Amino acid sequence: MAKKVLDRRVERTRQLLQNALSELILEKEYEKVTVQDVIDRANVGRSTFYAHFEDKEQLLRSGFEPLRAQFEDFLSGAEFDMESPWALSLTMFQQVQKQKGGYITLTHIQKFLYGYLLDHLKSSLPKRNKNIPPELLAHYVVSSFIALMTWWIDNDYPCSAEQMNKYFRQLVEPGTSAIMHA
Amino acid sequence: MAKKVLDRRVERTRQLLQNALSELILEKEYEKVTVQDVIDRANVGRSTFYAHFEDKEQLLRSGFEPLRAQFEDFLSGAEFDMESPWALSLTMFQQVQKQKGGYITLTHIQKFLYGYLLDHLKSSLPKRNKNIPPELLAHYVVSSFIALMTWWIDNDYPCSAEQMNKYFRQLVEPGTSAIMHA
DNA sequence: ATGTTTCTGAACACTGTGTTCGTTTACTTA
DNA sequence: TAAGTAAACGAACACAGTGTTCAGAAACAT
Repeated sequence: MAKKVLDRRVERTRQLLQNALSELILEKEYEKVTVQDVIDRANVGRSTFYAHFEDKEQLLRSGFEPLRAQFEDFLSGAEFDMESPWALSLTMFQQVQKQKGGYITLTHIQKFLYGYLLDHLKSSLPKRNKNIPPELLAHYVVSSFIALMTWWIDNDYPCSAEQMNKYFRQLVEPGTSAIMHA
Repeated sequence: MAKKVLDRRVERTRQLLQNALSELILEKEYEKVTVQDVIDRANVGRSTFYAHFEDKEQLLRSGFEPLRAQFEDFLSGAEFDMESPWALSLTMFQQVQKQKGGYITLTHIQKFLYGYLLDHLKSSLPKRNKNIPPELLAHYVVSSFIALMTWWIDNDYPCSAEQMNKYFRQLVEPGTSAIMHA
């Protein structure tokens, strides 16, 4: 069994680094943020950074953890039916909105959410369909969802999570249900 | 008037560099391809590279030029009607398929096509709509298109351009027309 | 054949990465 | 609260990649 309580310093350092990265991502694109930038902003020694994370990417990934946990929670507490894709998307919109101002950024979502959603959707879709390849359908649905999420965050949450979910469903459901049962 | 005929050496060098980059992109992700990799593959001196292009990004952009020209051609020779989004997408699928094995890669499309398509679509869409923000609609349509294009190329063109366009239309049209005239 | 343009290749300064290690600081718990 | 442990610090280092410069060689147009 793993040690549950971390040293305060560890907690503190990791949070400083995550916050620093998230701040910097809002100021310039992720690719242009250097490890040097992050440790300067966080006021943390260079060697300390590398004691906690292999690289910038892993630091970013660690910040995605809370949202990933929410995602897993949702999945474990629900069986699949026709409504569940829209319930899942609503949950995602709401979780993102709830932590607005927290350290989850668009970069986190764009880099890590796709994989989780795709895996889930592929496994809950019929394996074969004469009208469209199921992997294409799954890819389309997830990409559309992330496209809407991207617009929403890029434009600084111009409407509610519920409204966004409505848009998502109105745009995507007609085409997908039509092509699946054509 | 600009000089029309370029020195053979210039033509040769630029093409070597474009081809080298496109080859390398197929072997590893664009971000991990270095200028060093490119000039080694192209057998071109370091200073020659920088005599032609400011950086890797500009070399990539130069490779997108032919597709961009096709795009502009299409636009100049057509007025807008209800069919034109699907005609445009069909043209794009066909152009990409035609140059399969050429030097336009998925990276080119993902990095440069979005902007062009979005500008075009936004200007040919009603400015106001009570059901959905027009910019969201445009963003969704373009993102979906690029999502399908991405799947198509990633999976090495598993079906025809015409078939892809059919999928695109079947998936996207029902939702968009429904939400616009609801 | 000549004058011009381009390519070459080596050198250089610079920025960023990731590691190492001896020292200092802060935390835990007995 | 003192002692022992764990973490943070920071300076140094090797390395990889960027972008520039310039003198000389090669290829080009006419």
